Amino acid sequence: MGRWQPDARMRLQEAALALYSERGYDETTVAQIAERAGLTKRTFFRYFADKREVLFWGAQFLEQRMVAGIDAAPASASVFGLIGAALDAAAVQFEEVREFAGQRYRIISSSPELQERELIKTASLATAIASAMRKRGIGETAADLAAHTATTVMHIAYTQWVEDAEQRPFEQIARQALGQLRELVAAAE
Amino acid sequence: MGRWQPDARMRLQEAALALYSERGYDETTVAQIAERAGLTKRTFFRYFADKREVLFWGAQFLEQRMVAGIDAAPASASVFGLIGAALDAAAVQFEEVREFAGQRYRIISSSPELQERELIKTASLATAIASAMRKRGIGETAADLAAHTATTVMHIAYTQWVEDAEQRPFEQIARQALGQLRELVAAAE
DNA sequence: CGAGTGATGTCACCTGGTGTCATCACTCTA
DNA sequence: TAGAGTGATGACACCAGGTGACATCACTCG
Repeated sequence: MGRWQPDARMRLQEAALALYSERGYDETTVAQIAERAGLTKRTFFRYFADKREVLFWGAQFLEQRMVAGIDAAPASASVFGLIGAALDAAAVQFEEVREFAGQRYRIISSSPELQERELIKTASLATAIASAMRKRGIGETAADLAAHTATTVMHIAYTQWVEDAEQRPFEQIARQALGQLRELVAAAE
Repeated sequence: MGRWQPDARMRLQEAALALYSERGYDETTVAQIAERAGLTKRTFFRYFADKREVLFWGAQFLEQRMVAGIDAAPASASVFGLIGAALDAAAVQFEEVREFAGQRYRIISSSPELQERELIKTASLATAIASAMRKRGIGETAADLAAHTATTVMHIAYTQWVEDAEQRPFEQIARQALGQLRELVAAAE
């Protein structure tokens, strides 16, 4: 056991999630979060760069997994197949945190500021995916397009997933969306 | 002639663009922008919701044009064709402001905060496009996918356009990117 | 001429975020 | 075992973004 209460970061995350849910993101001050976690405002900012970032711890794991999914795909896989591999990897991550996904989703949906942060995380994810695709010899523009397509489908599927009445698995919803995109583009006159 | 110096909004925009370029976004305070425009900080915030928004005046026109482009497309147009129509409309807007495009692009590229704002503007644009597509009877998910595809291609083409050594028109670059996406998806095994 | 009116200024205030130094509980070494 | 680190935290002052409330002032209109 350490000299201080351990898990300061996790306590701050839990306090933030609770307060953002209870009284709203805008109405919650960092000082309140810190107090609930038994710490001070200054310490909050030692763990998280800003008031938003506390909700996005974990984005790094998603990125790692999706990139790993692409790296692990068979050499014969098409670009479209790589998008599918990345989405399958995302599915694993999402199912693991399904418990908090809804609450977190509602908080983010309620605040433009948080949506901005989510979007830039997604963009950075797309950059990482594009880089993984280029490593497999895919051209610059094609890699960018494929990466953005992957995150777009992921996002659309995620939205449907957290609100899905039938609680279908993410993987199934994502595969369906991807199939729809394929038809849509193939149907070009 | 009015009682006050007219064009307060435009003066604030010019002052902001100049200062952000000269000394950087983070190093510029709102008070400095206001002073350069002959106004006060309080007045700045009467015209723009925050320090970032001053760079995004005009996003509304782009949205209007792209939606109008979709509305004006022939009834026979495929979903993919509608994406092309929206991109053509964007091309008109971009060529009109080519003069400032590079400067603005460099400022935004230099600041994560501004990139976040750009991303949410793009997302809201995608929402408007999706809505225009649904008005033509296209299904929910297909409309979302098509709208995001349109803004993704627009963004990728825009990036290439502002840095294009040959100064090719936006329309040409966008059409090329769209063609590449088509091939990429068609080549799925 | 006097009552609006609308854009601006003034001022006080809150909160997010940061730099700096103190503190304090524990570890390690002589 | 004393005393020198060390690393997480607290305390405090400060700046800038952002807002509410009220004053001002130039002009318009009846």
